[in-house]
Amino acid sequence: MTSEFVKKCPECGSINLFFNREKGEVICKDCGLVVEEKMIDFDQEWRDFNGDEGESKRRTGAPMTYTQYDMGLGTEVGQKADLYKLEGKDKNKFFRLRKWQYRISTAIERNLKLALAELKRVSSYLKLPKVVEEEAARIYTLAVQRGLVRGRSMESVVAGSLYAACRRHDVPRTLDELSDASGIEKKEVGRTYRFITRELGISILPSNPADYIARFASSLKLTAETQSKAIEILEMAQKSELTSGRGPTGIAAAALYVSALIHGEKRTQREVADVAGVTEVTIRNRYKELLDKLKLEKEIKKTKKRKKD
DNA sequence: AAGACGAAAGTGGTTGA
DNA sequence: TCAACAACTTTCGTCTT
Repeated sequence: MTSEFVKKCPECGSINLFFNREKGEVICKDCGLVVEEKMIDFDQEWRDFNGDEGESKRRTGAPMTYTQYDMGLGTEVGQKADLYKLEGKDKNKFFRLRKWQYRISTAIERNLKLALAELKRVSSYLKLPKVVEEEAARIYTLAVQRGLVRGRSMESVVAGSLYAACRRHDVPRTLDELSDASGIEKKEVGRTYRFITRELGISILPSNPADYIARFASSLKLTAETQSKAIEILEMAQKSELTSGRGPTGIAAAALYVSALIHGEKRTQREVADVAGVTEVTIRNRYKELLDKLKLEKEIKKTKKRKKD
C-alpha cells in the first residue's frame, strides 16, 4: 500500500534502521544506506489537505507525500525556483494551495507544537528511549497531515502514536501504562492506535510475550536465572501453540510465575498480576495450561523438596 | 489469615453472515 | 449492521498452606 514506513533496508534487508531527526533521514545502521530522506522536518509547518477538493492532491496513501514536499509546498510556498517549473493550470493550483497553506499552517503548527510537547511529557514519564519518541513524533505528524486528529483529542492521538511506536520498536508498554501516563482511557488509546495504524498502513507484528519478561521480572526483583527460565518456558509454550490468540501479557506473567516457583523465588499470583496488568484469574488459566502441556510439575516438586532439606 | 483455586456472570472487541 | 464468539475481568465461595 504505502511505502512511507520502510521496515527493511532495501539494500541489505536489515531492520536496523536509524532515524535522524535533524536531517530527516532514515539510515540503515548496517550498510549505511540512506533509506529515506527529506521525510519530515519537525520544525516546519505542514499544510492540511482538508480544503482541497475534486482532483486535489489529497493524500490517500499513495507515496506522493515527499514528492509534494519537494515541490516546495511546505512552509515556504512560493520560491521562485519552483515557479519556473509550473505553467497554466499548475500555476493556478500552486497559488490555490499556497493560499490554503498560508491559512491553515498556523493552526497546524500550533497543534504540532502542543502535541509534541505532550508527547515528550508522556514519553519521559514512561522512560521511553529516544528512538521510540522520535518514531512516535513521526507517526503523529503523519496523522496530523492526514487529518486523522479531527474528531479525536490530540492527547489520544499522541498516546496512540506512542503506543504504536513502542510496538514497532519492541519495547512494549501495556495499554494500561499508556493510559496511565497520558490520562486517556485505555479503550480510547487502543481505538486510536488501531485507527491510525490502519490509516497510515503501519504494520505491526503481534507483540511477543518475551519482550515483557525483562521489565516484569525487574519489577518483581527476580533473578536473571528466573528470567531466562521464563523465556525458555515461553519458547516451549509457543511450540505447543499455547500463545496464539492470548494476551501476551498474561502469558508472560504466567511464565514468570512458574519460573519463579521453579527457582524457589515464589511470588504471589497477586504480585505478578499487578505488575503485568492482568488479573490473577488470567494468570491461573495460563499457568494451568502451561502445567498441562509442558510437564513442569516435576520441576516445581523438585524445588519444593529441596526446600525441605 | 493469606493465598490459591475455580465457577459464573459481565465486558469490550472481533468476525462473519 | 447485528449476532455469535473468544479472551479477559470481576466477584465470590471454597480449599490449602
